[in-house]
Amino acid sequence: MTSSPSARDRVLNAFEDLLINDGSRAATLDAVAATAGVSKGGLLYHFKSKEALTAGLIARLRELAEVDFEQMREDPNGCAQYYVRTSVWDGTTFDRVVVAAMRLVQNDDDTVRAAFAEIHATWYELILADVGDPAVAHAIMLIGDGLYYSAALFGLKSGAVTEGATGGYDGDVQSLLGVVEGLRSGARA
Amino acid sequence: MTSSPSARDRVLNAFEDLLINDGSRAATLDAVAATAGVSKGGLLYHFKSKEALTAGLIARLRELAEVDFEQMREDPNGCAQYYVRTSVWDGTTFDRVVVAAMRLVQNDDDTVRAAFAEIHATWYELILADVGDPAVAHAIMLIGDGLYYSAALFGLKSGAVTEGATGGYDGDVQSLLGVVEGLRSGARA
DNA sequence: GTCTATATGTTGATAGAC
DNA sequence: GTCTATCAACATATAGAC
Repeated sequence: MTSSPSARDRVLNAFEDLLINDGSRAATLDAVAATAGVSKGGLLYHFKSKEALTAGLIARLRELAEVDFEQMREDPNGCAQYYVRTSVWDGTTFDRVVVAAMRLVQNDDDTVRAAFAEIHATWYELILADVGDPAVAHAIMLIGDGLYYSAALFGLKSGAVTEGATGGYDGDVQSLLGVVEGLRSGARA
Repeated sequence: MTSSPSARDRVLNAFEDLLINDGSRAATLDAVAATAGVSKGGLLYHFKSKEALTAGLIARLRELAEVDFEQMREDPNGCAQYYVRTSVWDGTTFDRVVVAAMRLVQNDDDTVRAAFAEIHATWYELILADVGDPAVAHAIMLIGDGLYYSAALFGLKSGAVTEGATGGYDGDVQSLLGVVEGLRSGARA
């Protein structure tokens, strides 16, 4: 059995929850503490400031991104397919940090922005190595980004993370993956 | 000569500026008033509350979206090309409202989200009518969205709206438009 | 490690003078 | 129409008890 999460992890999870469901404005120290089931003082023992809390989330983001890179490299269908396929909201641990961190990009210091920029750079390298052509790699990357951002901005309504809701105008993912595969094979031909 | 903007419009412009450059957290009534060159009381005469200020921005967004739809319909290169081409940050009046409003999506009430959902629905209709195939239309739409969101999240650093900066991993737009055209002609064939 | 105060600064909004 | 107070609510952070 998996051990129950430490208080520190519970705080981080609560921070994620509030960011995803209610936005950065609602993710106050008070609210995070209450959601995590600790007092504000207790929270501030683990994270000395809100900036430190953000840093904690970014650290988790970077860790899970490394895992994602590894899975992406090993995917039998190729990095391009992997990127688009995993860009639809699935409620995975990685999905959660990414969307949570995305909510912080505008407000806080540029550390969040920098982390995303680095992660995106690696994703692009992997896709480019898969498809060969820079323009096609760029297009495929943007399709994945569009999926992610649309889901983050419109799909997840407040209250609960409704699984599978990825925005209004998206059809099935399968046919979209078909388009991506067409792009890839066209580029490699 | 164009008449100088009314105080009401100056307030709205200041609101946009702060949202684009410094994020929603920095766009306080105090900051908006100072940027617009009026007092807080003066601001609150034109917009009775911050909610009303947001509503004012959304109204402007909807107006300019209608203009955009018209230009999109009339574009000789087709709606798909138009959508992707105009999705790169250019500092136009429309670019500004879109990015500014995007910053408000998470925090405030769902009116912003609803406005974006409606506008996106119309864009999708126009692109679908252009390219024929739903999956391809979806893919092209996502490419444009990816461009817009990436620019909004990473490209525009705080301090000033650096023109042409649309994120790290994007090559030239021209080759991207080539990929889009390939998708379109492939779908219509 | 976790809690209860408490201090300090911001933010949105009101009242009323000019 | 625009301004200057002024207020209540809230957010971050500290101090110190348990």
